[in-house]
Amino acid sequence: MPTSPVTPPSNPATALPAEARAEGEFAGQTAPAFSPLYQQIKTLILRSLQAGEWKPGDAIPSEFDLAARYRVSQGTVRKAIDELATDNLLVRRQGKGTFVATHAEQHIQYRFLRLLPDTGDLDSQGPAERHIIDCRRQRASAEVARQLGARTGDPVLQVRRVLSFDALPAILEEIWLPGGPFKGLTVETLSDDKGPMYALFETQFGVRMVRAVEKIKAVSADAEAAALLNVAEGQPLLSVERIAYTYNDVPMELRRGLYRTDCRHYRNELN
Amino acid sequence: MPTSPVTPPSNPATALPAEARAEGEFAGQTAPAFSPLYQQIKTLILRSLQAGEWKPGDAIPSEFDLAARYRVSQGTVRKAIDELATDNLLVRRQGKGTFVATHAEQHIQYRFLRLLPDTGDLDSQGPAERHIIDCRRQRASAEVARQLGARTGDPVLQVRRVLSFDALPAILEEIWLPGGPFKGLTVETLSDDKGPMYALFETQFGVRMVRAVEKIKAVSADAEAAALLNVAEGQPLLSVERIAYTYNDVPMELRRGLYRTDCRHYRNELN
DNA sequence: CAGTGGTCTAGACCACACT
DNA sequence: GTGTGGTCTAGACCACTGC
Repeated sequence: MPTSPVTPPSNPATALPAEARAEGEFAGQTAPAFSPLYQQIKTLILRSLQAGEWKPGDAIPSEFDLAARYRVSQGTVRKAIDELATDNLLVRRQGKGTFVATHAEQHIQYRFLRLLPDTGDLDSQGPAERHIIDCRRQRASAEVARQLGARTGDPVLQVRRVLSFDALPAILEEIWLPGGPFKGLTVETLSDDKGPMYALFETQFGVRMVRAVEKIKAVSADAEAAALLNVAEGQPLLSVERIAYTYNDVPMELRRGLYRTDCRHYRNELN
Repeated sequence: MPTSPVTPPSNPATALPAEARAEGEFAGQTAPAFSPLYQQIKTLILRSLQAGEWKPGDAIPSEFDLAARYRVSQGTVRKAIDELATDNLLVRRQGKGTFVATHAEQHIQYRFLRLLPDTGDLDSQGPAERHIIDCRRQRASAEVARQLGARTGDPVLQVRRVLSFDALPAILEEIWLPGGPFKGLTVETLSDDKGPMYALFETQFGVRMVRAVEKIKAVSADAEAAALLNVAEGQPLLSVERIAYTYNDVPMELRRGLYRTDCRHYRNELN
C-alpha cells in the first residue's frame, strides 16, 4: 500500500480502487441508491468467498491487510466482517485470525438438523448411523426443478437414506441435488464417507451450504415410510421440506425428511 | 457532565460512576471475569427496561444522552444498543430515536406464529378470527409448574381458544399463565380485546414477551381436537409447545398449539 | 433549522495465541 | 515478542425526521 494512509478525507466511496467500486455496477432500473462503504466491502469479501479465493477452513487476510487492500479503515472492514460472521460465513478467533466457516471440523455434527431427544440432556445421543437406500440419476420433475431453480428435465441426483439413533430409525430422507455441481457423486462416495454430508459437499464438490428454509407439516406414514421407519402405517410423522442455499441465495439442495417424533422433537428458538 | 470529557485514558471500567459499575456486583463463586464496557452498558439498559423506566413504545434517551449518563463514549453506547436491537428489545429509527420494542403498533400481527398458507403469496391471508373456548383459574400441575418455573399447585390461568383463517379453524391453543402477574385476566378481557394477545399482555399487565422456544411434534387428533378443528379423528396435526420468556429469561407463558397443516405449513429459516 | 441515528476514520490500548 | 482480533475513544460528516 504505497500511497494512501495519510490521504486527506476525500469522498471515500469514490476513492476506492477499481476492485472496490461495487457502487457503479450497472444500475438497471432503480437508481443506484446509497450503499455504505462497509456494505460494499462485505460484497467484495463475499465475491472472494464465492470465487474460492479463500476456501472453507482457510484464514482470510487480517483486518489490517484487507483495510489496505480496499483502501478503507480497519473499522470499516471490521464492520463488514462482523456481519459476515453473524451470517455464519466467517468465524473470528481472537489472536488467530478470521476463518471461512466450514462444515468439516465443525464440532456440531449436523448443521441444520433440529431434531433432539425428548429426555436426553443436551446432545447426549450418540452419532447417527446412516444407511443409504439408493442414489439415482434422473430428470427433474416440474416440482423439483422449480424448487432447485432449474428446468424440468434437467439432470438431478436423487438420494434416499435412513438415519438411526441407537439403532432405532428416526429419519427417512429424500434428497435431490442438481446434476451439474454434483457430477460424480455415487452411492460409494456417500457410503464410504463418514461425517456430515454437507462436509462432503464442501471438500469433494466445492459447494458450501450457507442457509436453508424449511416447511414443516404433520403427515401420516404411508406403507413404505412406515416400513423403513419401523412404525405403524398411518402414524403421524413430521414432514420437513428443506431448500438449502449456497452463497448468493442459489438453491443447491432439496431435501424432504420424515421424522419420527414419538421420542424426539424439532426444537426451534424464536427471537 | 461536569468532569470527564478530557480525562486522560484511565481504566474505563473502574472510571464508571456507581450506577454504571456492573462489574463488581458480588461475584459469588466464579472470578469476576472481564466484561467489556459495552456489555456492562447493555446490562444497565436492560435493567432500566425491566424496571419499566422506559415502557414499550417509548423512546429511550439519545445515544449522546446515554453516553453522558454512563460516562462513556457514544460509540460504546451504540454497540450496546446495537446488540439490544438485534435481540429485538429495541428498535432504531433513523432521525427519530431508539424505541422500546412493542407488540402493539407492530405491524406483524403475530410475533411468534410461523404458520403460513401453502399457496398464499406472502401474508395475504386475512386477520385471524379468535374464539375463546374457556378461561379458568386452576392450580399448576407438576408438568406445567416445571415449565413455568413455578411450584406445583401455584395458581395459574388456563385459556383455550381456536384461531380460524377465512372461517376455517386452523389452530387450537391451550395457554397457561402464572396467576400472579396476570391477576385479573378474564374471558371478557380476552374477548373484548382486538389485536395480538401479547400486545394485551404488555398494555394491561406490563409483561413483555421477548423470546420463545418451541418443541414441535407430529401427533394424531383426538376426539376433542378433531371436533374443534373440524377434521377427522386421527388426522395428523402439528403439536407446537412453546415457552415464552420476558426479560431476563423468566418464563411467563406456556402454550400448546395444535396446528392443521393440510393447507398451511410451519416455516423456519436456518442460518 | 436542530436533533437523531448511521457511517467513517485514526489512533490507543487490551486480550489472546503462537513461537 | 509479534501479530491477530476486541474494545474504546473522539471527532467529522452524512442521511433522515420533524419543526
